[in-house]
Amino acid sequence: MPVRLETLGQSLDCGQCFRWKKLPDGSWEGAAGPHFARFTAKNLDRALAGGFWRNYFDLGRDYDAIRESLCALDPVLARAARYAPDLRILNQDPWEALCSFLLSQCNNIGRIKGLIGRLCRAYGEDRGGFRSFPPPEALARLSEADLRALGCGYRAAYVLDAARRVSDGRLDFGLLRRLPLAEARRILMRTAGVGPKVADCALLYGLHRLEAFPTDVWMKRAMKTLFPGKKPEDFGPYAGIAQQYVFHYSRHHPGLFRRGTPAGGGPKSG
DNA sequence: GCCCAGGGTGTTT
DNA sequence: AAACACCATGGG
Repeated sequence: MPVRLETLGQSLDCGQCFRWKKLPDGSWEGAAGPHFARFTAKNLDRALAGGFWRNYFDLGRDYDAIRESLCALDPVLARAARYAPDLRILNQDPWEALCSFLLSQCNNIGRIKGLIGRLCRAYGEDRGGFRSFPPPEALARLSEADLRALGCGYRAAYVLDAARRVSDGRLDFGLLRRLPLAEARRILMRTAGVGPKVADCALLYGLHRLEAFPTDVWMKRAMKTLFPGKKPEDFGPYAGIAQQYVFHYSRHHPGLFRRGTPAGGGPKSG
């Protein structure tokens, strides 16, 4: 199935990344790592034909087959998967993913987007008209107060420690890629502020370990309400993709959990 | 003012 | 092992 501009938001606005914005004309503008792009109906096919963006959107993988195999596992999962059939797990930069999800804790998606935007504007590298995500070296030389001034709050110390570990080699993503999932997860969790959820986000979104299953407050509610008695392992080697279908579906159907729409919790973009 | 947000850490039962 | 306080910040 070809990628379409109309459904690009299923991947770019489903909670796995924080730097994309849908413009009034339906195009998408944003960045990943050091790369900037604006996708329009006119340039989308050419932009995704090869190189960086083809890999970013994981276009070499057969999501139709994976989705159908997940649909066969559970009827509720099938409903969530068919709600966003064009959703794909992006190949994000591991440092950007780890840093972003350190900032995500006890925070809402709207604020996370704003915070990361300020972080990029303040400390990203100028790539001609926009700023990249700050490389770990750029944050490693800051003080905690610098990051608190942006609104990071208590997460400032976590980001600073992670930046220093990555830039001096104590945390090596190249190594983590080659280790078994459980071992890579344990190593990630040695960094301050990285618990099970943030580690799973780094593994799924940053290292593309598709069996990793991040469980946040939404997923806890969803598992209890929609999949009673089921565990992440029951979703198989593509549990991470199943998780993303369910997270996205849950955010678009907050009434399923008999709560008022939480502050900033809705899927509205901004 | 109160509750919530893609949590984690440290302490107390 | 589970419950709890605490950690900043801003939107509803």
